Amino acid sequence: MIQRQKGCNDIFGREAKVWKYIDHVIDDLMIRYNYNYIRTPIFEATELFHRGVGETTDIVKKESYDFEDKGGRNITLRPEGTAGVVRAFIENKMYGDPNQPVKVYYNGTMYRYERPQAGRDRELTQFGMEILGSDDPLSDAEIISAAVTLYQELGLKEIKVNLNSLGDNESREAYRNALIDYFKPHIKDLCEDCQERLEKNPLRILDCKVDQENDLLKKAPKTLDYLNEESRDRFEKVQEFLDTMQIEYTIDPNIVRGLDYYNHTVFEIEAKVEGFGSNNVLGGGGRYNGLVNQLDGPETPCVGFATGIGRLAMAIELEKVKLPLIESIDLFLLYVNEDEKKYAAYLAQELRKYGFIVETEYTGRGLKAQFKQADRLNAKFTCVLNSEDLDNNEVKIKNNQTKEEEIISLDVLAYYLSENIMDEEGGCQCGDDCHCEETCDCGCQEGKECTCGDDCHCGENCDCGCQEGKECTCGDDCHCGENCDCGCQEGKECTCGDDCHCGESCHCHDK
RNA sequence: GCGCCAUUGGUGAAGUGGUUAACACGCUAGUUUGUGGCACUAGUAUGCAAGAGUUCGAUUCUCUUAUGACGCCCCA
Repeated sequence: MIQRQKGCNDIFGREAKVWKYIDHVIDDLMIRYNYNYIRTPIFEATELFHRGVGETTDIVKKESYDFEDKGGRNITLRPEGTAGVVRAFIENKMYGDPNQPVKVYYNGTMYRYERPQAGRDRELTQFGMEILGSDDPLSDAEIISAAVTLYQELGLKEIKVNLNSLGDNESREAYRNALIDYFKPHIKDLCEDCQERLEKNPLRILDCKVDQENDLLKKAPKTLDYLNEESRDRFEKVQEFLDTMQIEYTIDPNIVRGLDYYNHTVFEIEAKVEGFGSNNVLGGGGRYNGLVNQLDGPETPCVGFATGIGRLAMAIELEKVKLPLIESIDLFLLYVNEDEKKYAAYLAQELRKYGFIVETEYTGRGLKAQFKQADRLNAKFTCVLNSEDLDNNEVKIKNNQTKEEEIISLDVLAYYLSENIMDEEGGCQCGDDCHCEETCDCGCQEGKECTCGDDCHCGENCDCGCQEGKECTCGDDCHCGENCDCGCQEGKECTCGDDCHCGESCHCHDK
């Protein structure tokens, strides 16, 4: 069997719906902030990243996907989005557009040759936004506010913005030297990694996990003390704008972004989500005033932000945010014989044109199994197409929630559906596409309130203890409780994982 | 680049150096139910990640590789 490549993922099923939803929220947000979508190539000349990101960084030396194409060109799969956007900005002379600053966003895959671990894959999808051509502290604040708003609109509660300023090049250099001078006499007190960091990247020492409790670190010089007046002034302005926008943040002098091109404002946004592993930073960004010029464009101040969609999706799922995903269909058409099947094909086509979500049978299931399938798909209505009825230009339609059946004329089927489905969603105030209960008070379909008795199959949102919750059916020997389907048996050690709750009501622990 | 643990069916998984690899879920068919959800019956891996080795014999032991999970380094 051919397997997918290491550190790559197939996104499908529910996860894909979540990703699509995130994309939708992003697009909507970006319209309101007036950023235009930009789509740049996934591969670029290797030189772009070498010059843009820095020749000596690990990113370029070890972690990039470099290859030579058949024409002998040196190609690199993009490890991040900013370099490509800046290249496009320069190449298409966007700096000449009277409409300044240029505000763009991207959403696509990035590649880094790394050992996968929690929240880190070789292929990752990032959303990012950039403002090119403004040095105004308001643009820094806008980027941060948009990022925070995105997380909020996705339903994440515990969001923390860590903010810092590296200052301009002068301040940055002064600080770097101060750090080296400070740590050098005490080099023996630092961990091995930090001893190496001292020359290579002294700022990262502040971030060290091993030495975190070391007094040396706590008393180390802070970036902010080394900002020159201009840099300090602009940092304060950024904060003022954030305050005005009511964006909460904390100053964290230890935020040091990895790339050389950052100066002035830098920030990271983390989500406090249980089970997120060691990489809990959702996204980050900052100002990069030197990059455009460094890549042969005109001196252009820029600020940007990027966040990983994968981590975002994971955070949303871990937080159990309720999303307005479409998880039901309007109608399932059942049939038995060939004539009825043809009619199903015809009806499905017609009703889909009207905008209904219609499904029918394709695998030769019997009638009983077709009903099951309709339930699996959460069909709101079912139609058993019956030759006799069809000859009379009639169809039997069943409301799959109320179980009420009606025989209606085929001519009014579409009308009937729209009337009845609209009735359910009649109270919705949040716009046409919403089927949710959480984001509005309309009590519409997705919430699927259970009103039924013993035979209910309505699933997660229901407390009736019915089938979906996977009631234990494993028989006499098992006592592992209602929510467990681990198949464990009394007298044997339970080996099931975190999702199983059999520990409490189950006797599986007696070996 | 380094470390640690893992890899059994569509799913959760049990298990052993030796005839037909538990159990449960799911799925399919059938019986019954006025056309589904309940119940019952039957079916559902030529196979235990791949390759090599040890052995009379390996899914079970050893090695290599691949992948997954987590951590280190590093971080976009």
